[in-house]
Amino acid sequence: MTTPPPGLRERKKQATREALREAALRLAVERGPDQVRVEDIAEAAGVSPRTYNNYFASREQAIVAAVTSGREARIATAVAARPAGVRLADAVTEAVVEQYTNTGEHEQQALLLITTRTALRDAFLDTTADIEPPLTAVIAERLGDTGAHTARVLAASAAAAVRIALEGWLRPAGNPEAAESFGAGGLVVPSGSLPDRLRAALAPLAPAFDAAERRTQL
Amino acid sequence: MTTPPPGLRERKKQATREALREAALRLAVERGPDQVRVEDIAEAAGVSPRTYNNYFASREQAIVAAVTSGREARIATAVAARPAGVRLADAVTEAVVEQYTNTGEHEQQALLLITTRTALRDAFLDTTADIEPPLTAVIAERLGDTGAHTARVLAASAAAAVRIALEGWLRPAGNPEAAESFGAGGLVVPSGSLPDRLRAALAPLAPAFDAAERRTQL
DNA sequence: ACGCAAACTTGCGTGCACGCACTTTTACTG
DNA sequence: CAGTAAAAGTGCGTGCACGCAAGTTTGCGT
Repeated sequence: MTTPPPGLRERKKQATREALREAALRLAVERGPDQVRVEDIAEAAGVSPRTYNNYFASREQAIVAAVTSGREARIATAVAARPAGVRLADAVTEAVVEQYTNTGEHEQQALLLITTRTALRDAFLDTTADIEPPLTAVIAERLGDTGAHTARVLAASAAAAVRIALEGWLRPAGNPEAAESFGAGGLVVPSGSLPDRLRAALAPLAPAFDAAERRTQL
Repeated sequence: MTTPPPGLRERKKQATREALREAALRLAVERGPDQVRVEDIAEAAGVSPRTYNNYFASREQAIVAAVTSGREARIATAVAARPAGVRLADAVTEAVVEQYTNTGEHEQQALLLITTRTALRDAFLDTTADIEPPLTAVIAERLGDTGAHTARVLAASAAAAVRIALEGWLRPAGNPEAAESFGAGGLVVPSGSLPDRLRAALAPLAPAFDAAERRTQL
């Protein structure tokens, strides 16, 4: 495709980005997330605070990015890698599960941190939106040009489902927020590991994926 | 259900909320959206700036709320109002179309304003998330307790679809952003009125709604 | 009618996001 | 090997979001 050579400019940019991510995470772990100002992160990475905001739009994004960096691209690649024979719904589901189960030591620690602050939790959940564009691209590829529109909707729905799964997963056990939205029947199933939750959240969308896929094969 | 009498406290709160909304919209129309500070809105509504932020989390929300206020509730009610015989997918789609076609004079003017600033546009698009909880509730009601989980995913997906429809709809014609995400085949259909776009965006989800609905009828 | 507890408002202080104008660095061309 | 244009970094200034710790109002029980 389009990878001439990456050029010094781009490499420096990525280096700065990574420096900011790592500095943010390290400082947050060391002192606790509330004792880290943007100024500190910028200084630790050797750039000005203003430059920090050229890379990340909020204080939380850098910390969260240390966990989620590149996940969107990996999910898209994983979907594209599945043989064309398998159901699109399965390809997407498994790609998602696979990438979110990527539990490196670094990430486990960071996730623990993230659960402790709602601002971080929210920033983390917002990253699910990042998977939408690449997902749209790979889905569109399978559906053909007529399904470009559909691809967009399916990708957004999948992203929404993932968000829901994550939301439930990293909900701290302690809060009595579960019985909030329903008047009477409080028989909800609170359980499940992350892969289970992801699969369960994506399952209801499978018929939509199937229908879209079927439409292209006619 | 639960409407004892609303009480003075609550009525005052709503009054303040509405005062802020109206003040925000009026000032934005009068002077242009960039010439309105939170301080101005608060003053015009007779509260402190700090109180403004107890009601709205951003400067844009008040302006946008002047257009979207109560839409979530109306959509939910509209869905619940459809006879139990019609397809759930249709009920949701028509309820959404109905409520977004609510084109009062006030709103038309405000929408025009909103398109002129991306910050406003984004805030407006973010309000689609508000329909998710009420939609979850009415869908869950139709699906029964076993489908609570599914209801959540379907509601979120519908909200995402609506967002996509709106995004495309109020995209200013002038920007060459359309050919961005696709490498080669730039044959996209740019067209459509808002109801068309909404229906088109929700259509791919219909199979998922059908499947969920079918599952409860077994 | 009284008084208390909970809810709402407000002022203050802090850190943050970002537009703008300017300097420094990188890339490309003759 | 310039010279130049584009891009990234930076300092400054402004308005904003929000925690906190008062003050003020509303609701309710007795």
